Amino acid sequence: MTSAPGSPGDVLTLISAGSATTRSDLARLTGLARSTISQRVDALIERGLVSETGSGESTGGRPPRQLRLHTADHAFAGVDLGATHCRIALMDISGDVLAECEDPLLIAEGPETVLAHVDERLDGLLAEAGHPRAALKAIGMGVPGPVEFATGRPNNPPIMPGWNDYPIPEHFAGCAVLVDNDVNVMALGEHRNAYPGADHLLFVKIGTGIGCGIVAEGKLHRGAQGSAGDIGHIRVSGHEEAGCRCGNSACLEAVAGGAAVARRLTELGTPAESGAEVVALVQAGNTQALRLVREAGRLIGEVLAGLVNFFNPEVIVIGGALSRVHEHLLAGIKETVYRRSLPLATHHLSIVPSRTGINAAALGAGILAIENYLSPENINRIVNA
Amino acid sequence: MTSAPGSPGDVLTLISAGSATTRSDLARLTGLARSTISQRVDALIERGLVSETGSGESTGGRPPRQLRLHTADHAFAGVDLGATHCRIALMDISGDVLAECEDPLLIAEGPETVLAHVDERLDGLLAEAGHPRAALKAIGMGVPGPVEFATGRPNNPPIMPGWNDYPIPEHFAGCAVLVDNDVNVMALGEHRNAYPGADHLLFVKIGTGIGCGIVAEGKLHRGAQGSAGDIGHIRVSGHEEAGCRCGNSACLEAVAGGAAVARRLTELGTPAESGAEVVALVQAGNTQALRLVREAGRLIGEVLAGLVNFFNPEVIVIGGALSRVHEHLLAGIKETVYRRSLPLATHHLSIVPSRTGINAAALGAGILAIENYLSPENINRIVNA
DNA sequence: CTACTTCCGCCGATAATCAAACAAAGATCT
DNA sequence: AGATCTTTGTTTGATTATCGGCGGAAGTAG
Repeated sequence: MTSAPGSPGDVLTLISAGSATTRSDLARLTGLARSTISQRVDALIERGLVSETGSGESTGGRPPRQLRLHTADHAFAGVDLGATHCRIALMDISGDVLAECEDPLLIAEGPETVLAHVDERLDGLLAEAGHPRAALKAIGMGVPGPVEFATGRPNNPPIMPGWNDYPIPEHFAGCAVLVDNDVNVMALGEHRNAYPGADHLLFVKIGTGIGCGIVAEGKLHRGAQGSAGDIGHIRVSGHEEAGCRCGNSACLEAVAGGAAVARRLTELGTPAESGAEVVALVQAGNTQALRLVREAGRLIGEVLAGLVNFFNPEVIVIGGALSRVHEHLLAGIKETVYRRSLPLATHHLSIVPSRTGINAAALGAGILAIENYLSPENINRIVNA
Repeated sequence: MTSAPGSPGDVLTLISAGSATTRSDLARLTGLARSTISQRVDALIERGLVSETGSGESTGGRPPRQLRLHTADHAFAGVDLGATHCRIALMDISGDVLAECEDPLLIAEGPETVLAHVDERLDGLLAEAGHPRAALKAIGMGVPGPVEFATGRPNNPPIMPGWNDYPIPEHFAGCAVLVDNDVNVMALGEHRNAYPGADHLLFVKIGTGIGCGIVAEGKLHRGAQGSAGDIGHIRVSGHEEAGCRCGNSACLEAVAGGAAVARRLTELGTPAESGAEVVALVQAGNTQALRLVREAGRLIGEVLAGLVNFFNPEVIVIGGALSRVHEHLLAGIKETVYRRSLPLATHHLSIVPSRTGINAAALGAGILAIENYLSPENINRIVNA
């Protein structure tokens, strides 16, 4: 055959995606002979990548043996490094969480300190899950700043002093390390877990700052310099007075980020220090906080309306700290987007709160690691070794 | 081998892209044995897809025989339908223009009339180039409105009365027809002709309206509903008074499009009816027109600055009627983009005028047709037939 | 003119894939 | 319950694709 989509890696991809759970499925989907598929599957089983899990339902004949990813013997880590925290999820190859942990950790302490902490926690989680260190096949990591994805080096990150150009993967020997911006891994996690069928998705994180992860054709769009999605410094109209830390004025982040809302609330007589405190006030029923959050939603919506026209996504997911009061935030966002975007683009557009919640980044980072390990090229390499 | 990138279609893709011009090149690039490559190339030659064109330079031994796409026996058409014109380029398989034509033609006359006209012109061009009708393998078409690309049906196009949901491909029997938005095909043409190495490119067309074609990872991004790139209705700050035909106000198109500039110029006492007249005034040295064009550039730049932060392109190409005075337009655009976008995103960003000029759309449409024909799947189908 | 290099086609050996026969395991019919 | 049917999975010999080496072709370098 010519464009045969049937290498061992492709077979495993189909199993992994859930598109095929039996040998017959695989034969049908790939167009290869049943015997060839059996041989491929045997190779994958021998390598410990696939296992048989009993029989399925008969459809009138012999019941097929079910195939699944072999969850033992492999472990993957998703690491979420924030400005002040570190969350790690240890996952098996199918993406289920085996163990997780969360600590306060200042990223400003620099790469050596922080990564040593991560390493220690990884050992703990592996022990907890009963895996030897060698079982850890890949690590995904989300960091709060721009990263050159190909090399895993932070690229002039504003809030990660000491990390610029630091080669993070070299800190972990013997296992692949994928480093990306935190919003990107959140977008990936949300897409894979909640909207796997959507071709184009935006994940908007509204915390202290505002960022956006872009999934185009099912893959992360990182842009030419890996800085795509940095929507926090897009200009919004009518707020020329708001100065931003980036040096410009009227940036989205400077008028609708968690810090900005807290500041405006303070100016109006209700003291608030951070986005978290704003959330608490809203949850306590403070109408002024509520009004400001809704107004922030409108401003974010103004920017998103433009991006909807430009990018035409299928789903926009709202996440981050402020999304914990998403009813009010979403109301403002939707109101503006549906008013300012073109009908063709909004007709099938969903704007929804994040489903993966607080662990979005760690889970997404783990998925990044798993998908890298399960890529056809890597699997073919393993099987042929 | 396992993930063998070496089907006949892939081999042809390498030849077509200019990545390989000899059998040795192909063997090196694909990793296949020289004998296998020879066999593949023979099959392609036999099918009339590739031809040998003399010997190349020797590097110390026998000189390699050069391989090229076989330009005879195949013809492709790129059709550019505008509101009031029809341009067609007849191209060979390598993208060279064999014949072209241009007529005034009102798209509002409806699909039957317009497509009959196209068909007639196609016969004329084929005759001019000495090709039988059967040589026409595929037609690419750019139209001034949104299109459902998969089916070639216009999707509620505002300025194409009678075309909504009309199945354009069915009008041309026996040959593949690819229909897309005009800005998309312009972006494709500019990318392939002038910036083939750029991963991410935006083509901004500034005419009566304003639109944008998006190339992401070398491929057109059309969005969920095929409406991506519709940036003409993104809001710009400080122009709430400007009403737009879309029903909103302060749309980019309503303040910086060719029609808008002409209107403002008229208000200032210099009568102008269209973008073309504005261009003429600028070229004649009218300082008021010049100032307004530059101001339009600033407004466009404001929107583009946001898109640069979001999408992080490598190249932004400015085309369309108003770009004929691109010095002034570009000055305004660059000024604002470099001021309002993040340094990381602008560091390696080029903002340049279109190189393909008036024929951008027809050429891009032809490339769309050729690439569809040269897709590995299609070539494998042909070779295995 | 003679070595040396590179390119290319031929050909037997090797490896991948297939199709068909066969065995297994359950459903269905009588 | 037993025979038959249906679907799954394995085995096997045949077919096909690919490889790697050999030799001729067509140049360069000394």
